[in-house]
Amino acid sequence: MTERPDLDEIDRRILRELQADGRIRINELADRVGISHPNCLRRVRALRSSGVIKAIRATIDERRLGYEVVSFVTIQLESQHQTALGAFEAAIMPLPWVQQCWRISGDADFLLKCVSTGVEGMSRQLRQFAALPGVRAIRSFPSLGQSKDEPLPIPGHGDGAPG
Amino acid sequence: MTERPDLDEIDRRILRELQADGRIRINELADRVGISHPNCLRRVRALRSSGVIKAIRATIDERRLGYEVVSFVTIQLESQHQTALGAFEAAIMPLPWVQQCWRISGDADFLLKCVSTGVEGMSRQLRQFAALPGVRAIRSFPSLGQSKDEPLPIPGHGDGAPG
DNA sequence: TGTGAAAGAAAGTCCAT
DNA sequence: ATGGACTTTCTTTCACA
Repeated sequence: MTERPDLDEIDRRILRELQADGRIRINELADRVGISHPNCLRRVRALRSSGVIKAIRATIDERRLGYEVVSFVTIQLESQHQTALGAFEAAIMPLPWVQQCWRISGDADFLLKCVSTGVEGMSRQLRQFAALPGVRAIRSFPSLGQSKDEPLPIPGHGDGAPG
Repeated sequence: MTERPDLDEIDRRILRELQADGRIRINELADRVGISHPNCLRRVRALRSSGVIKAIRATIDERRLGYEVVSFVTIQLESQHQTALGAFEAAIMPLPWVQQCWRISGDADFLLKCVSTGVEGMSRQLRQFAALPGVRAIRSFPSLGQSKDEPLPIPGHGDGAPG
């Protein structure tokens, strides 16, 4: 929320560690990045309150919770006006099985990540999308599994230039 | 990794809390879910080592790190044989700007989430994908922002049935 | 900023149930 | 599998350099 203009190398190291293990102890973290504990604590707090760190959360195995199907869905609306886009977002907001919604450009207006307990659930969801006002086209991409999930590359050591 | 067949209501509460705040203290967590600290600690460890909790990590604001563009890319290969799919996955594995890769079915074989410092970087990435062997079709969906990002719905109180 | 100290809180261990 | 008591270890703040 607050502004935090420039991150130095220490901050970037902190971010790397926190992406690898969000529950790392402040002491351990301070040792790894090479600063004192109090300073490290201050920096972590600043990074969190400034919004550079959006959140620290557990990610859960969908299947172990009974969600057998993860699917991606692109949605194209009939109109790309703010009101139509906003109305769609408002409509999917209360649906708990829509985990993520991204506004995109290209052949569609939204990309959604959905979870369901089975294929019946998935097709029910697609019908529900189709019933929303202003929806022109729906494309569904059931996931067969995730083959890569890496933290954000953080420039500054040997992480490879981002391009 | 180890098997952990059934989660009880306490476990589900723990998962909810840990999705909301991955750095919550064991004591606080124990209070919230209504069990003792040692028991809570045991459960959290079990959930982590059994793989129900895949990870606890910080998520970082891409823009604050200089990534102005987040884009989704679908890739269709010429062949859907294991060898071709595996080769593609191996090829994108070392690319740090490919943050996620999902195997999908539908009009494409893979859905990628990519980050770059600007539109030039993005088009460079697309050219790089096009140069990979066996790539038939590429579709790019530059993101205009994320409008929803919610934790996995965990059944068991008023979270709404997942369908 | 780093250092060291010191209070307070939490984590981790063991045991009885 | 659980909660209680205990010991050890962290977190957090502060004064000082």
